[in-house]
Amino acid sequence: MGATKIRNMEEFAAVSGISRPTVSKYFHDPESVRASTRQKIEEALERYDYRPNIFAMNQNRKLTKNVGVVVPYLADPFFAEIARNIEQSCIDAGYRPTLYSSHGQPELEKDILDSLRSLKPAGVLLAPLGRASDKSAVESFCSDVPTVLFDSGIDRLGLAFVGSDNPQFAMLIVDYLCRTGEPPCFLEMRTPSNPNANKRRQGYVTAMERLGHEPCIVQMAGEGWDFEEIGRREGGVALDRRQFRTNTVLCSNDRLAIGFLTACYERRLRVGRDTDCTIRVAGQDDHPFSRFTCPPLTTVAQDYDAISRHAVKSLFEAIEGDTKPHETTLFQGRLVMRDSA
Amino acid sequence: MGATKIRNMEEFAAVSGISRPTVSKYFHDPESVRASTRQKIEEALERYDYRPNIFAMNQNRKLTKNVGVVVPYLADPFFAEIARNIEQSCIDAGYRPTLYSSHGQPELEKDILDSLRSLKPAGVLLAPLGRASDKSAVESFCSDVPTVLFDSGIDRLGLAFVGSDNPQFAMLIVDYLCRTGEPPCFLEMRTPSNPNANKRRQGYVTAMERLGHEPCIVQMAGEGWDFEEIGRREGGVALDRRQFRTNTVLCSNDRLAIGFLTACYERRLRVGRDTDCTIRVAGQDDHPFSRFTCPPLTTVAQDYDAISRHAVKSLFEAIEGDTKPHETTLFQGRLVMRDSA
DNA sequence: GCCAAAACTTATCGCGCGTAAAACTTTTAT
DNA sequence: ATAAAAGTTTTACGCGCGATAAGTTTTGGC
Repeated sequence: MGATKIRNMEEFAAVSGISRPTVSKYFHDPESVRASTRQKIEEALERYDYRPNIFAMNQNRKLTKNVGVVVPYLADPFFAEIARNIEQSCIDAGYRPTLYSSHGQPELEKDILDSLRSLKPAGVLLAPLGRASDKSAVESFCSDVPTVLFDSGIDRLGLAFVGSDNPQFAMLIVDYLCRTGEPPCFLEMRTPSNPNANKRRQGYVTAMERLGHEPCIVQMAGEGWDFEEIGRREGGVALDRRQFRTNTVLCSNDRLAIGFLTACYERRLRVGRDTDCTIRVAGQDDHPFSRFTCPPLTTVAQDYDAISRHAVKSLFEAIEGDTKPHETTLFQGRLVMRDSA
Repeated sequence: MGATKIRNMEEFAAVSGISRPTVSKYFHDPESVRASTRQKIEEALERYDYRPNIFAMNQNRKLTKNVGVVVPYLADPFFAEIARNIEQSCIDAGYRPTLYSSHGQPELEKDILDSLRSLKPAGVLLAPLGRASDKSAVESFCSDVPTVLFDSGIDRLGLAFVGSDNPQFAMLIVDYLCRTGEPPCFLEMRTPSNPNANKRRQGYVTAMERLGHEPCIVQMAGEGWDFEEIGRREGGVALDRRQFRTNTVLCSNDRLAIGFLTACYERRLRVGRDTDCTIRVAGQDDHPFSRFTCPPLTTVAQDYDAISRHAVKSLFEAIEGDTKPHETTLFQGRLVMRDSA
């Protein structure tokens, strides 16, 4: 490392023997300068650990390399996992992702979008809160900043939407459950925060009717994002009231199922497919912890990888290329058979 | 909203009838200007939704209002939860937190610290990877940027360290387990990524010896942050090899315990305190999901709230006030009795 | 070797705001 | 009432880099 500290691009240009505009060009795109020039700069870069001032850069650039990633609830490992994938894809594409969580609070989501605006991001990947989102705030944000929605879509907002084919999820597992035992009842929250829940219910109803069974939907009270606790407490209430007409319960998502399993345990109900079991429970999502419940949860896996990859791809295509019409991409679920059903 | 769009502070100062330097001062600290002036500015602020350019601000400020929050593994809800608390405390204190996860990768941790440096943060709250961290990188970062370490400390790096009194955790639950049944064996990873594990082992040994029992430590193979899977697979191996001398297993942390519970389930071992149970299992952390395992996990609760609050407090005191000597603050664990032990 | 294209240099401006000094005005204390 | 203190305005400069125009050098194809 050189003795003298480099304070700005001017000084760095001097020690590397290249003019400042060319150095600037190099940092904008290393391939845009001659090989011999590039080598000189990179040699100097090793001797003096100079890095351009990020604030000065972004002040004048029309397009920063910032990308915002917003998820509704980071304490849910599902979103943590998907955020991880997205972050990595952004870095690989040469962007600087910044992660935000709305923590289930609509006001916070609005604040995040607001502060995101002032970061002049090249684009944003947004998984909205859903029903609770301030729709007009999201709408105006989308019209200002290139935004791809994922997980849960709002109308046809943004450049694109990437998510799961939720009706297919429910239909897939209803088919399986009916094939292997009694038809399932459907357990969900009465006022789900996520619009995907509605599509899953519809998928359930469709599949049941197609198979000639009467749908049985059990709705639980409770608000917010403490799904496990709601599943445990209100699912337990439903058990006590004998609201399930069959011995099989399909939960709207894995987190509810995890709580419901606890409710079953508290009532000493054996869950599973074995003959000594009294109830079967299934979920939807393939939550990272579902593998480790007791019994391990049978569920429908979201394609985390495909969703995050495609969301990032859509965003960058829209940023770098021409504007395409709004496109919705839904990925199929994959049945994951474990012991709970 | 006014008809004309405000492009910069100059224009905003004009429409509010205040000079630009005073407006600048207002945004730096609203209390620093006269009440009548403040009112004028805030009136204008409502008519025209002007916000200072964040890049231009940070370019010249010696101290930005940015705060970096770095956790080792965000897919672990424990860290997601603590990050949430910390973020909120930072916002309340008027700072802009930015969340980063090292995703268990030392190189990524280093990259994050690197890019954090160029953000000129006022301070950083860092939960290092631990054993895997590039110690010299963390050290040089701490000497450049005001940094408070939390969760796991490295030597006496940074302004302060805030965490849990890990030996006390183990001693607390060993006491409880011995009082209510057979003395526990200790289940841990052979090469834990987190240095807290060692302190917990030591606490276990101390407590066992003090109570006149011979410690029994079972170490599992496996690397990385997939604790549940390691607990399930390698814990299962230990069960098959009958490595546990008693019917009670204390896991080094809840995530291992969650996996170990699955291993028990797979072997049809009933876990709990009842007479028909063959094994007791306990964890440490009070992981958000421990309430919902089957059986619910008996554990020692980390004081999330106190840790995050105190870490933030330490950082801001150090930033805003005088420099104090390095201070280590450890919070006590709280016994959470559930059904697993 | 010639010549045009490509790459580079030099020079200069602008971005939006922080900051400082000096002169001025308002508030507070005596 | 008067002095002192505190707050405000004016003026001016600087931060580090993006961007551009005009002039110079290098490159590569013939």
